[in-house]
Amino acid sequence: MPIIEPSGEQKPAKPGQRILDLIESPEALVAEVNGRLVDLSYRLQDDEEVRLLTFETPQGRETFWHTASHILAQAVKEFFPHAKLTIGPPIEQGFYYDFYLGDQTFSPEDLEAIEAKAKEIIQRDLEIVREELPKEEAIRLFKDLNEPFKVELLQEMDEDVVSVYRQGSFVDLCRGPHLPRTGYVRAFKVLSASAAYWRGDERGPVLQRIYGIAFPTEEALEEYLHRLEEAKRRDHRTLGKQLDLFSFTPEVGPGLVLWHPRGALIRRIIEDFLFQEHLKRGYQPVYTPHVGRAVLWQTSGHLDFYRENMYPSMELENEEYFVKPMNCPFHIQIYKSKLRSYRELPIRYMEFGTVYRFERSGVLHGLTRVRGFTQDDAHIFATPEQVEDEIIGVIDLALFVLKRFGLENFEVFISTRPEKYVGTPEMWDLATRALIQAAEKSGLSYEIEEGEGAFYGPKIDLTIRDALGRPWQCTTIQFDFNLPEKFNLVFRDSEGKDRRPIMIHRALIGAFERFFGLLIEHYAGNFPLWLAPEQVVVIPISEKFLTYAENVTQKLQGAGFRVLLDRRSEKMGYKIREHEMQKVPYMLIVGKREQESGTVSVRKHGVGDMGTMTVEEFQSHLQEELQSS
RNA sequence: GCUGGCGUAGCUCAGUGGUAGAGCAGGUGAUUUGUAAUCACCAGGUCGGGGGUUCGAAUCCCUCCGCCAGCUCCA
Repeated sequence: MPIIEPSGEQKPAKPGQRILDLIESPEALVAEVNGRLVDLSYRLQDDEEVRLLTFETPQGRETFWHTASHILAQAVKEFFPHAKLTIGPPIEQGFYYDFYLGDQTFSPEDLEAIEAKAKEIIQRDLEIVREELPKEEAIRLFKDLNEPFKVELLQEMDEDVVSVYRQGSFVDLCRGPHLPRTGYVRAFKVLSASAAYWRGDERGPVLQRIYGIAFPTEEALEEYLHRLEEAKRRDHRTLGKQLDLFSFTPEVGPGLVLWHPRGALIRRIIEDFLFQEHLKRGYQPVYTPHVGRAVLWQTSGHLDFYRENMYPSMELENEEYFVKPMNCPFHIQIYKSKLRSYRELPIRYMEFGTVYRFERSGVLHGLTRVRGFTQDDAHIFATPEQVEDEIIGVIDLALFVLKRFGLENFEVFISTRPEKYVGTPEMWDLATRALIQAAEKSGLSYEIEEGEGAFYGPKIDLTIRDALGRPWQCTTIQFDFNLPEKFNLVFRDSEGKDRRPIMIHRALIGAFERFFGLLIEHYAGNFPLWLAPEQVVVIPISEKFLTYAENVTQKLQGAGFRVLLDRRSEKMGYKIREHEMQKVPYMLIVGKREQESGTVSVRKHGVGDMGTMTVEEFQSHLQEELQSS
């Protein structure tokens, strides 16, 4: 029964020994014994297989951060003895701990003091001890400690025996496992504080949450903070201002985007690209209004199920109208405009449809969560037999489109039937099978989210990972068994009978606003040549070369490139700096030498001087770059 | 919506009860430039809006609006 160190070295072990006493490596944080996570202080029994886990493993990190959250809690209790403990789990990046403080909150100074105290607790290098005790005894313990939230948690547990962890005078109800000593945490930082609700319930007590991060080395913390800086540098809200892409104004209203010329141009390029690809694949463009009568939304069910997300009604000539939160009812009206034959199916209506949804003020966020946005929406009406091929087609198009933007890392989720649903189980099975089949045939690995589908149909979502590995929810393909029923959609089949078509909602990039936000951060504002609002800036060294510069500019413009001539009487270095900061892909510097030899001096953004070439050579260089992207 | 923080020139920010500031951007003029900032001058503000306290408010209090972090929500 050997123990294998993270270094690969094997150590003999006997029953009754503590894992901690057998290993030398300080990297081991926690152990997996016969598939169960245990503290390193665990005493071995017969025939147990031990795997040591380091910070490089998810379990190791979770344990590490979980212990860090206990250290945080201890620090808070030492400063604020009246603070009530609630829960403090590890999260994807770090950990948090929620405290009940009554009306009190943590000030920035409090947080600094708490962080200092936490570091002190780490210095004390306290032993962390696991203790198991009967539930009733634990309840008494936490009652004595005046920790009502812990008591509440305990009372709801089914287990007869529970565990607590002690470090110094601090004790917390916890399943564990934990690190052996507080000193294992070498780098510790309090990140932020905010409010949270007890058990996530808005009506429940308001808790104060402190977020933190911790690492086994100072270097890892530095690196993490550096990554945060990088993410901040890429923030689309900052870059949107710097690059003059879009804005919001209080006068127009929160969550309502103003696309400035440079942003609008990029959007238009994306629209054109999407439009052409959709045409190639048999989609038919349609246009529909922004408002519709109440009866439409009554029939669709939106007034019953979605009203709190809709802008309020407008009244005109005694008729109620609503601004559309979705495009589907309109596309359905077009479908219904005449009797449909099975020969026409599948019908694929596409529209860059602008919708308005009332989002609670606190959830708005830059371009990623807005109140008015334009979806690359389409609705497919198909026979049950066609459904699988249609889904495959949509996935194929989605992957093709996303790849064009350099997005190739996805997570795929298939959401299945919830408890409350419309349609028949047979329809759900057919649709869910089609989604699974299509995902498999498309070579996608996926996760099933049991019961997470909307009441009207199962769906498949793609979560995109950007260049920094952050997730974005964009693509969604969604069955709808509800609306065809509500609007009584039919097609005439080959036997002359009316049958119900299956309806599929789908959006690939989701919404232009959110996708633009994603792209800005993904590219860090350095748009590839095909998307850049200005592809080339021509910089004459002095006014003497303006005519030649105009020549060059016109030639490139004539070839279809987006070119700007910087005629200002500034020094070349000044102009270069400015256009570098505006992240223009190419600058052409022209002066005496270039004029005489009929060339341009090429400077590539982020790279620098590429030497001189003729305008024709530069053009083919651009062409090549466009082709390869 | 909730909790906390914030709101000063187009932008980034300084100013904590006593005469509203800086840098950049903008305008005008000079300069004619060789790979990331030429110089001078000028203009620019109901200090987010409203109300209050005070001899006096950017500064303190109330309220509304907006932004930020998080929670909740995300048909």
